[in-house]
Amino acid sequence: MAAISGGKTYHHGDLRNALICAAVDLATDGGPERVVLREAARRVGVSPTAAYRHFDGRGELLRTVKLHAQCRLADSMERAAAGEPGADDPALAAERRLVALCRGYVGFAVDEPGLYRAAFCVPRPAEAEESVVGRAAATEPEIRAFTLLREALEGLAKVGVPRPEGRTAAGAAAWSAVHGLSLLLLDGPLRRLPAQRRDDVVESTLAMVVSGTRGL
Amino acid sequence: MAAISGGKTYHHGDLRNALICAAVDLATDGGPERVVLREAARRVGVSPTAAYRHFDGRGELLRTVKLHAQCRLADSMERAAAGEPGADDPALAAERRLVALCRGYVGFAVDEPGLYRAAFCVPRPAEAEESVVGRAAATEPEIRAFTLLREALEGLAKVGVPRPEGRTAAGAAAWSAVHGLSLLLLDGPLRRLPAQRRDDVVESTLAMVVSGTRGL
DNA sequence: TGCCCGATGTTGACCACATGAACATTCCAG
DNA sequence: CTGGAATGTTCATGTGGTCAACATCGGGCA
Repeated sequence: MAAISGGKTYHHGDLRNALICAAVDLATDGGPERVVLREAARRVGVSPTAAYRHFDGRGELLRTVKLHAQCRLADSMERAAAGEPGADDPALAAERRLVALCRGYVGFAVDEPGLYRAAFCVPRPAEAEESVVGRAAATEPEIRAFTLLREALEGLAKVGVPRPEGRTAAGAAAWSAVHGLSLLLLDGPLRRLPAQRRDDVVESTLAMVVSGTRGL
Repeated sequence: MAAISGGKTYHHGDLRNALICAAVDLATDGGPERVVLREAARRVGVSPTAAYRHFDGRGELLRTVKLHAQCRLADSMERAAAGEPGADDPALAAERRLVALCRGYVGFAVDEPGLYRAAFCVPRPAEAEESVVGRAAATEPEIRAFTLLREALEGLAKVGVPRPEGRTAAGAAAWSAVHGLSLLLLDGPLRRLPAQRRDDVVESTLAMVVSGTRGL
């Protein structure tokens, strides 16, 4: 139960969640590298080591933030796609959906750079392995953002556009484009692009995606 | 003059360079976050603070490594393009060159993940501004990798493929695709892809780029 | 020739973090 | 009620970045 009373008790009551929120805040303005255990604890008003009762360490806290960020990204994509008007031509509708999803993707990256970077931050050294070494590498759940793109491309496929063999590859290609574009816009050389030109670049890239995945 | 003699003297003689090499080594296996001032100094056999005689701090050391990595990336692209056979049809030749450059790009990312990540690492907080605030933001030299892609696309344009207006945008789009692909392959969900499938994805993405930038 | 200053390194110190061990406080099930 | 499991706290250690004060070297000028 969430602590309603303001009175501080020895036991926080919902520390894990509170820490996650604080960590998400940190990531939101500052990206994954600013997700610092001590700072999160400080913000929640608790000693640094308290976090270890709920997380394996900074690594796990960060991984949690990462998951959260991935969800938010997918949400943004779905929101963008939901706002898209349908079309009589199913092929056109499918194409529009794909473009809308991509726009939602890049839009999220631009609006929430910190979270976006967190969504793709790379696990620290050696902490990459979570379970037993001998076991098959834990099959991580497919990121929803990718699922959305893939399904959109399958939607196009049903209408006969891309050939089935290349569908997954087409998804990866489309994802590559929006992901790369996002990062170039955030940290890369397209960073300082004025908003006008930025939109141009985004549109060009989306055009490349729709026309370029046609033949796959 | 490089210190030939093994005898350690109080003055190193070429510390700046030695530190850069050590830092590059660190980045090479471990990425930018492992570029640690103290460790670099340790490897060179010098006290940590000695580095401050040659660099503003870790930030500048890292920035130097970043530049180095960008050069290596461009080198890889040029090497790949150089190995490409010409073609009678100039349009075909131009297209081949573009694809070769892209292959060189992704190839470098896959072969040298640490360096590749270093080439695009984002400057730390607040250290982003190097000079006076009032001055126009220092116009960074265009990254050679991008120049190569842009020129390749201009090569295609001369042959009449993309329309001139979109040329820069086309370059950005192409770059986005290879950059995103590289990162997805390195850290992202395409990380554990078997080599076979990886090549498929690369080829699909390149196909998307060449066919998708045609209309820009 | 010899000395002095500036460039280059070194020591020591401080602060922020991650993390582990040992100890304290609660809370709840039996 | 009461004792152990949960949950926090304090203390301690190790790594890294960075600064100030001090040491050393090497070359140019009197």
